[in-house]
Amino acid sequence: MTLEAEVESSGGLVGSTVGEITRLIRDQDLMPGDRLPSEATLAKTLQVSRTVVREAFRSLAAMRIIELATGKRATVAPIDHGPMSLIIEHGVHTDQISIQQIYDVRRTIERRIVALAALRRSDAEAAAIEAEARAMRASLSDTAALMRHDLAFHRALAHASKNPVFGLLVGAFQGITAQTWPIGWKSRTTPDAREGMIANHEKIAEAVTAGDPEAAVVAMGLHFDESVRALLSAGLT
Amino acid sequence: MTLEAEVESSGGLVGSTVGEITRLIRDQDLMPGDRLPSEATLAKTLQVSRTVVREAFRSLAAMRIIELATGKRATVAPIDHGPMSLIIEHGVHTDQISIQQIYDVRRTIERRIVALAALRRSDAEAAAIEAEARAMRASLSDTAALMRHDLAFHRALAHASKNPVFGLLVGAFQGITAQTWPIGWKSRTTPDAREGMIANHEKIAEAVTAGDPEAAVVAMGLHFDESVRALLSAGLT
DNA sequence: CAAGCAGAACCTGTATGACAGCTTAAGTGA
DNA sequence: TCACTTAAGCTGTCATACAGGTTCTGCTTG
Repeated sequence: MTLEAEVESSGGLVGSTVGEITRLIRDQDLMPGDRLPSEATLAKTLQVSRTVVREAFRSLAAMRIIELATGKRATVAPIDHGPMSLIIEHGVHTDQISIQQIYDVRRTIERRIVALAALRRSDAEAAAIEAEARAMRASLSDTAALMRHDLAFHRALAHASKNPVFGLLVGAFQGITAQTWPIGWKSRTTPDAREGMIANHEKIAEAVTAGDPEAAVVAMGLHFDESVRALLSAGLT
Repeated sequence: MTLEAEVESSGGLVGSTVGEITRLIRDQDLMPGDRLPSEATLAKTLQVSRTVVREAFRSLAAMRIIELATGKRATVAPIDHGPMSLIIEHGVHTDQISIQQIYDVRRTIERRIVALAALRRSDAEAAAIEAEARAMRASLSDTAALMRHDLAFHRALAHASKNPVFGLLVGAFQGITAQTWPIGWKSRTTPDAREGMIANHEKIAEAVTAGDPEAAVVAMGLHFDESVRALLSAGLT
């Protein structure tokens, strides 16, 4: 059975209504921002109660396939990493995924991202990446700000890769990363360790700005090696 | 604003109820299979109507964070790639993601997967991988079966990598892959091209069985190079 | 005639009540 | 003690109601 068929058949009326709505989006080639029929219209068309249509809408809204807003009609949504982030956080909190496994995947993905970024970045993107690295150094004493700039640094790289799927995945991992980042930071007890972590980011930024994918990949690899070491030394499995 | 806070605050009562329920899962350390309070109980506890609780449940069920079933209480769900698959399919159908971009990400991920699989596979897993490769050759004339075994081959590799996040991502991409696979197959018009595609899979399987990560990575890279070539020659952007 | 404004029509968010059908737990009887 | 029956609990769907936000229409005014 295909995935869609599974979703459609299971869950009864709501599930099949979800299928009908997604089919409607696809068949009519609706693009992000386009409006869907009203709940009442769909209820009449599909011969179900408004309750069922609403629950189907909620399901699609949870995956950010559509967007809901009071008074307005539902619209097709631009792709968003929010739901993926929640799914992964759930996997970690229920011990189905370990932080180390997350980092191995991130390392794999971000090494590719940084290579693409080095090849494709615009000057403005290079500047944005460097700016985040500088902001990190400037925030050495403000942990919260430091983390924010660290995350933004990686997002900026993903953006410069010009492949939105990488942006999606980086975003998907940032939810759980934000929850574990302080652990790694606390485990870097010496000024040297903390300085080195900042320096790693600067090296990555330099390589991207220089348009040197090999150097960028190496620097990103070292960055993750160091990060995993820090997390392990903090006792994370 | 954090991701969770965003989800909680937006969407009004339902959004905040989703937040309350996820907090409940986390605070009580509920594991997959554990039962949640009934809709009525939650409605009373959180001081909202059953309608709101139901819509919150639907939202969580859409992300497969919980599972719903008639008559039974909602349970915490094991992590599943279904929602991610739908999200990505939506991104492709609305022209926010191209197939080529998907393949670049898959290539990146699966080259790592195959390296891990070569290092970590059990004998049973190696046998399963080889079996799918053989099944592909046996299905040369049955396109549907051939595709099924191709997808299963890649799932088996992800499983052998012993990192569930890779399994999650491979699953997330298989929905859209299944929809575009026939395009690539049709573009392989000569028997040689089709034979070569099968042979690529066999080479990957051999390297994994031999425990040779370098050879496995190279073979997987060639497989994706060839696949992307096939898709491009079919006119896919 | 154009621009802005007011009101009507439409739409969503939430609540309540009802009932069918399924599941679980309690209790009963052998 | 165990199997069975029954009652209680739970979910799925429907209908209805209404508050409050949005959109469109048409009118008023400059």
